[in-house]
Amino acid sequence: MEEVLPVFNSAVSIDCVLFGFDAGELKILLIERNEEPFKDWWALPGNLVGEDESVDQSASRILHELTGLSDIYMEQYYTFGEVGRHPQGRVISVAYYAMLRLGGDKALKPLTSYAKKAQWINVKELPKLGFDHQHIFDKGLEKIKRRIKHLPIAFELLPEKFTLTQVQNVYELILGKKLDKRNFRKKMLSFGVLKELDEKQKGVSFRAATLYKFDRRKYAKLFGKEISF
Amino acid sequence: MEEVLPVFNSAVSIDCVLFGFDAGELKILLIERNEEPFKDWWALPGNLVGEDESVDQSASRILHELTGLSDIYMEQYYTFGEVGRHPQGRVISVAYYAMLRLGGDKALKPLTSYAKKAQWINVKELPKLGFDHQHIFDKGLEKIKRRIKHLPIAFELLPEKFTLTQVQNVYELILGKKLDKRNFRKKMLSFGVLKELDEKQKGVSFRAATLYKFDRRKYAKLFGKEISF
DNA sequence: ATTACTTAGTGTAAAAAATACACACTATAT
DNA sequence: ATATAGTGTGTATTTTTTACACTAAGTAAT
Repeated sequence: MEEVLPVFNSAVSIDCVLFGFDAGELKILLIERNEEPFKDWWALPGNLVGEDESVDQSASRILHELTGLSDIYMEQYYTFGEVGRHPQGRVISVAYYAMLRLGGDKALKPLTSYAKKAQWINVKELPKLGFDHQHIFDKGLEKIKRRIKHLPIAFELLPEKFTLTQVQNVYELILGKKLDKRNFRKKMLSFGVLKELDEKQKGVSFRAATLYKFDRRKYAKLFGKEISF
Repeated sequence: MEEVLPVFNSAVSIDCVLFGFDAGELKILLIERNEEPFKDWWALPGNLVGEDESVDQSASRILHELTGLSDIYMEQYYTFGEVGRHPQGRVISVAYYAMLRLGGDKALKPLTSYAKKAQWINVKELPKLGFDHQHIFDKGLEKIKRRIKHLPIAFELLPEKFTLTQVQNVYELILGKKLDKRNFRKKMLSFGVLKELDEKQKGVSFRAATLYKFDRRKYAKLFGKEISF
C-alpha cells in the first residue's frame, strides 16, 4: 500500500467540559471509565476524533455516545498537546466546553460500553480524574469565568424561566465571589436581554420572585461588550 | 507488530501567524512553498508536529526551520479540524500567533527545502494563500484585536525604545481605525508600564519625540484589565 | 535670520459607567 | 398576630470615557 501524505502522526481526541447548574450547585459532567487506562476512574467525556468528521462534529458525537446528550452547542477552547499526557501513546486532545441547564429530566445514559455511567458532579466535590483532565477542567473553568464577564451567557445554565436571584447565584458560583444585589440587577436588566414575565416563582415559603426569560434576538446584538460587576 | 492503542487517526500540524510592525506597516510572515500541494504558493509557516514533541515545542521548531527565527513566544489560539482542509488527507492544524518587532536586522532564511523563502508581507497586500490559510489568518487577526484591547501588548511589535506615536500607529493598524491622540496617550501612560527616557527620537526632520521603554515588571501585574479607547 | 513645514505635546468639560450602601415589602408557616 | 426569609428598590459619589483644538519645538529651505 502506498503511503499517503501527509502521514498520520498522532491520535487526536476530544474532551468535553460541560457545566451545569442545579439546586444551587455548579456541576460538571463526568463519566466513569470502563476501559483501560484509568478503568473505573472518573474522567471528562472524551474519545478519538473520527477520520471523516470535523473536530466539531466529533465533539458532538462523542458527547452523545458517552452521555446520551445531544444538541448541545459546545465551543472549542484549547488543544492539549503535551507528549506524556496519555500513558499509551501520543494523543493530542482538543477541548470543548458548554454551559447547560439541568432539569433533572434528561437521564444520562452512555450508548457505548466505554463508559459505565455518566453523572453530574458538584465542582466543589470533584473526584480525582484520569489523564490530565483536572488540568483541562481548570482551564475550562478559567475560560467560562472570562466568558461570563464578556457576555451575559449564564442563562444557558438556567431553566427557561428564572429569577434574577438565580442568575446572580450562577454568577457568584462561577466567579467565586459575592456580588451586590442592586448593582447586579441594574446591570443585568440594562443589557435588555431579559423579558419580565407576568408570573411568579412557585412553591417557595416566602415572597415569590418575579420570573424572567431570556430574549435570544436581543442577545445576538450584544457581542463584543464587556460586563463588569 | 502489535497495534498500539490509541491508534493514530490524523496528521497534526502547526500553523504560525506572526505579526510584525515595520516602517508604519503591519506585516505578516509568509513562506513560499517548495513542495506539493500548493507548490510555489504563499502560505503560513507550518508543518507536521513531531511525535516526540509537545505541540508548543513543535511550533517553535517549525517556525525556526521554515524561517530561521527562534526564541519567539507564540500563543496557541485555535485548532482547525475540518475534514477537507488539506487536499491530500486528514490534517488537523493547531494555530499559533505571535507579535514581533522587526528590526530589518534578522534575515529570514529557511533551513529546509520545504520553503523557498520566508518574507514579511504587508497585511494590506496579502497574496492568495494555500490551504485554508486565509481563514486561519483572519481568525488570528481577530484574536490580536481582542488581545490588544485587553492588554497593552503592542510593545512586542516595537523596538526597545519607541515613541507614543509609534504605539498609537500600531494600535490603529491592528484595530483598523483612528484613535484620539490625547485620549490614547492619557490612557496608555495611565497603565504605568511605560518608562519615559531622557532621550529623543533621532534623524527626523521635525520636532523629535520623547522615547519610552516598556517596563515588564509592572506589565505583569496588569493581567485581567480591559482597555478601551 | 526669517519663514514654512511637520510632528510633538498638552487640558478641560461633559457624559457615562461603576461602586457603595440599607431598609421596607410580601408571601408563607406557625 | 407574629416570626421568618427572601424580594425589590434609589441615590450620591467616584471613576472612566469621550469629545475636542491649539501652541511648542525642531528642521529645512530661502
